[in-house]
Amino acid sequence: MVLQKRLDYGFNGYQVPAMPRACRSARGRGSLKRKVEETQMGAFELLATVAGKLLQERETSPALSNESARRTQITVVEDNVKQEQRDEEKSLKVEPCDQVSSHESVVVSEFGLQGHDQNNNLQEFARAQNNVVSGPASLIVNCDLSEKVGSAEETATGKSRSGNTSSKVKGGSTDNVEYYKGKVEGGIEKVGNLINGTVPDTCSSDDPLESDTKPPALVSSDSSIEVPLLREHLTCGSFPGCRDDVKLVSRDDEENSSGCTQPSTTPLKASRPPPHIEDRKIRKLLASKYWEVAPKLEGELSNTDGDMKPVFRNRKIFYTRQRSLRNPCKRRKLEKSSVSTSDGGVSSEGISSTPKKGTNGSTIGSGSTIHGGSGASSSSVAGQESSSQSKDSHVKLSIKSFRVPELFIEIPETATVGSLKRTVMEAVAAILGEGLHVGVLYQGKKIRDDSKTLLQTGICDEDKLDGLGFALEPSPTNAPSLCPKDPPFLVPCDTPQPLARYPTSPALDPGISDASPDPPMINMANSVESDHDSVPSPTDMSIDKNTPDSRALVAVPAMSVEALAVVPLHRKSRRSELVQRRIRRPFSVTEVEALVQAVEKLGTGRWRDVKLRAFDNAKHRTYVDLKDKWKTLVHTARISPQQRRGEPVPQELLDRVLAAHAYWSQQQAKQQVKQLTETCLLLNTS
DNA sequence: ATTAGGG
DNA sequence: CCCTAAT
Repeated sequence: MVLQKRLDYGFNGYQVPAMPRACRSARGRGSLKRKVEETQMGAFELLATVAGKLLQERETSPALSNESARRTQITVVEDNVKQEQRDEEKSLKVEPCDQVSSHESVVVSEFGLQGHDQNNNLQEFARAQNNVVSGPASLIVNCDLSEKVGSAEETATGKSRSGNTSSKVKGGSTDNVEYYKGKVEGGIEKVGNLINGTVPDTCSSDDPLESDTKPPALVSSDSSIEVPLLREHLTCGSFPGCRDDVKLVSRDDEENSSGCTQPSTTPLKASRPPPHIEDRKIRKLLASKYWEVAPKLEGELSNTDGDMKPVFRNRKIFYTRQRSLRNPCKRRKLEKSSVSTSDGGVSSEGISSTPKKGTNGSTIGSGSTIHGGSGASSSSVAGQESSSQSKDSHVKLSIKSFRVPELFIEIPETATVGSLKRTVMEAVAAILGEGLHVGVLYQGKKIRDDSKTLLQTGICDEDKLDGLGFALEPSPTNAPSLCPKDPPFLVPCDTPQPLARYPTSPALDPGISDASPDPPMINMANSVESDHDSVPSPTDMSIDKNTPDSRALVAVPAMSVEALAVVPLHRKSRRSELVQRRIRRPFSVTEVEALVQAVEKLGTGRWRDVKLRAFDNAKHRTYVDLKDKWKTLVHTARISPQQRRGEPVPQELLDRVLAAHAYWSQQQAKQQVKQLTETCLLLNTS
């Protein structure tokens, strides 16, 4: 193709729905920041699972792309009808596509306004499992006053990266993020954010519904809830060693990433990269200001270990929001002119005061977006709830939303909407992927000393919480200069000062395109092993079916930027078109156990049945996967233990593998013989 | 859609 | 895990 005209879109910021996260008592230093950060990560991850995926995959391989695309989609909405849509008028929103996955770490689920009721169950379920309280709109931070500001960051970061965080975050996802695009030219229009239902907390007050909805259990502790594994009784017959009463563990994660159902809304195809993609270039800029402030509201959740009691009502709020349609708000657009400039990353100005609390639920926030008016404000707010007095003296903060830093993308006019979506997604993912960290602003000042406690900084003072704001800022630490990305994609130049981050993003890009949500999953997997099992099968089942919409993503481990950086430019082009390779998800011992059981009973060659019997709930395990796994198990069983890699499989299981394999191979042979014999007989006869 | 195998 | 051929 020849030159294509390119359209540049400047996004002032994406608003990310706040993700409520339950925080455990963190005693460490800096827990506050971290918590916030962690939460965000979760949200981001949703949006951009990609980043995480990238990280994980980058080692592995070149191909990628689809999955991520599937999971998260970006929808382009044109509000105004002008035929020539002006760029300015378009709005994009990020929405999750897949089902919910719950895994350890961070889970984000979307609450769709779309309203499939079925989702509710799922979400609730997920929440219960995760102990997350989530409101679509807000992020809640509960910290010990004694904690130091810095610790939070560390915690969050570490956790997310490692993927093991116990706490989980959920956020609304579907519509969660919406931003409107600003104009490209120097000025950038700000975008309103809205979150689907989330935002409008205003509505929150309705109690009745909410209360019903939420399960009490959720409320309780932060700690994770264990879900009973599902077991099926199998009747065995064939394989000698098999007992009928044997139970198989049923699977695990259904939600996972891989098999995603596509979002109802947008067809996958749309998201797929059109051929031209390569051409498009994206420039992302990070504006200094990141997040917008939003009024907070929500109740907080607390989950402190100690007290569970009061929480309930708050929760209800969350639920309500999900879909309550009441709010028309969902999509309003706001326009703001904000210029983004760069502040350096964080601008304090943005802080808005929140309506502080008030009574719990009622709140406010009608337009979360609202604040934005100011422009690129960095953060938003925190509301708080009473805090100090409680025994623990915890400060509860509800962060309504963060605004994503401005970014620019450039894409050919000939590009498809789907590619635009993907491009934006990638850009978002890139930003998110980079190591953002949370900056804390209080009373107009940026608090840089992470060692101070909230008490020392005054953050525990309820009356002044309004002055508390958080901002996402590029991590100074990582800023790889590389721009591995394909040339086409990034064009760094544009970026204003804020670039600091930029570097990272590029790194992401490569991966990003393909990268997708999966990564997170993977992470989990490791830890998850048990997780699989734990996944509530029964519940799941119902849930899954019912709620296609919601999906959760697991937090992605932070990626090492380095790694990203490493990723080469070259692949990108192809990958964008290629389908992303599924994330690698090693079989857990539990899964192996289930597989062995099923094969003992059903034999080899009936993978479909094996799948149904033992992995019906594990959507990411296809019969082909099971067949392949069996193949590898047989191989593993035959090699010396020293040569085995990965999570060790109990010898006992391997022995069973060999036994079953031998048995069924024999059976198969017999069958063949029999058939041949019969055939011959027939021939002879005739 | 499944199965079987090679890569 | 992916890809394919053959069912």
